Amino acid sequence: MNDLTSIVTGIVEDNQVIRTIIRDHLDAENGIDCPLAVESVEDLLEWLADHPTPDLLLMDIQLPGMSGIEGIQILRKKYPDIEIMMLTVYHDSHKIFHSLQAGASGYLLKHTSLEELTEAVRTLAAGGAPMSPQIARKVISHFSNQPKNEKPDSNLTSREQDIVEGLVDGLSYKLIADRLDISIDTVRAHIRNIYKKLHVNSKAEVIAKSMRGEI
Amino acid sequence: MNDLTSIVTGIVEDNQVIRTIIRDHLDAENGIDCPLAVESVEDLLEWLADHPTPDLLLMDIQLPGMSGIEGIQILRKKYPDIEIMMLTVYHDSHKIFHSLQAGASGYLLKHTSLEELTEAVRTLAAGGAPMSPQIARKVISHFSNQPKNEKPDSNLTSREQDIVEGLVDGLSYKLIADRLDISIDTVRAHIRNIYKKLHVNSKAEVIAKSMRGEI
DNA sequence: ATCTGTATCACATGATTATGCGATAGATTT
DNA sequence: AAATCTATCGCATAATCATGTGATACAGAT
Repeated sequence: MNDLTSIVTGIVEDNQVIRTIIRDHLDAENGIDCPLAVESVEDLLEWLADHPTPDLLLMDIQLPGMSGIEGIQILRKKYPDIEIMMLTVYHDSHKIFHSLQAGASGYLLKHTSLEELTEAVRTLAAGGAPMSPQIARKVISHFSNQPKNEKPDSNLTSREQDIVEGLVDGLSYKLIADRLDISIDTVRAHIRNIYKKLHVNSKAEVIAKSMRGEI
Repeated sequence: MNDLTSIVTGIVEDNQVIRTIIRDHLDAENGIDCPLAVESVEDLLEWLADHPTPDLLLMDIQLPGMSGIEGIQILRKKYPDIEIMMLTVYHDSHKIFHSLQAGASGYLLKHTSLEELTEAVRTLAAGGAPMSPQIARKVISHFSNQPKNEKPDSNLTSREQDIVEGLVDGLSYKLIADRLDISIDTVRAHIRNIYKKLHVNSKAEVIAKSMRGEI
């Protein structure tokens, strides 16, 4: 974020009316600036070349010239810090899936109200992923079909695996204790047992083993 | 849905206080019934055996006996029409993914307000997938295999990479110093720089990052 | 009925790690 | 020539970790 008070956004949308309405609305909003409103990815790249990089972009999929999805891929490489939110009429799984895979962090439908849009901008800036529940449902359903990765039988109990997860997430004993709502001494006790079972004697080894899929 | 006016829900949660609060709140809500509130998957299955099937279930992950995730898998087979929403303290990716893969359609954190919970129940009953934006973000980032195919772009010097190798091998500072034939204080100095460059502050995070291919 | 494993907690101590504030010296860039 | 980056080293201190030696409680297995 460019400063502590303003989220700098941009919009890429070929419909001039929609573009202007959204831009004006965001610009009027407290803590949101929208200095960028263009009708194509090409224009966007030109603009980015000699302006400060915005925090996030609203982008249509269907655009004159390069498509929004192609645009995402280019942006991810050249400006990896820009958050991208799709704002489109398409609600089919393929478009959603490709957008997210390309690197979009949010997906809204155009019938979203301006208030919800503002909310989504703030959510995205805060590290969330704005999505309507219907979109979320489609995303999730893709998930459940995915092949499940088999786990090589670990002799670890499920509680011990909770601990290992905490370690892999880089947490201290204290934070693991907080997460699991147990005392730090209990965490120690579990870790001692884990070390015995895995024949290691440091967090580092457990993490490495775990990430190699050996747990 | 059992009739046109009421969403029939159930809750599986081992903490009696939380269970009762949520159950009472939902039950008091217009258009929502919550006749089912048990503390384990085992009790749930027993209840389901001689009661009408509810529309949706709120379920904890950490439960006495069978875990919530195991519970989902069983429910999906025996009662495929029940929508399942996880309600848990865990916000780590593993738990989220396993839940969704097992067949949950929503994932909320326990700090969610009762109002939001009610809203989520309605959303789920309407075919949506309730998820907090932070959870959504994790789901989405799992989707995007963007960071994989790109160059890791390690800003680390080759000496710093030597150090990282040592860390990944589970070595202590002392052993890394021995291996590289430098003093332990030099190891410290390098590690300090590595932490700055990677924006982390523990061995554990460096190892995890490295093994994820992000270095 | 006893044993074994799991999960929980406590106290203690030495080892290791994280971090701050230095410093020197060569190589590269500007 | 000055500035920057890299690699090296030192000292100090607080936090975290590894480990030992306990204990209680419950559940399942023998």
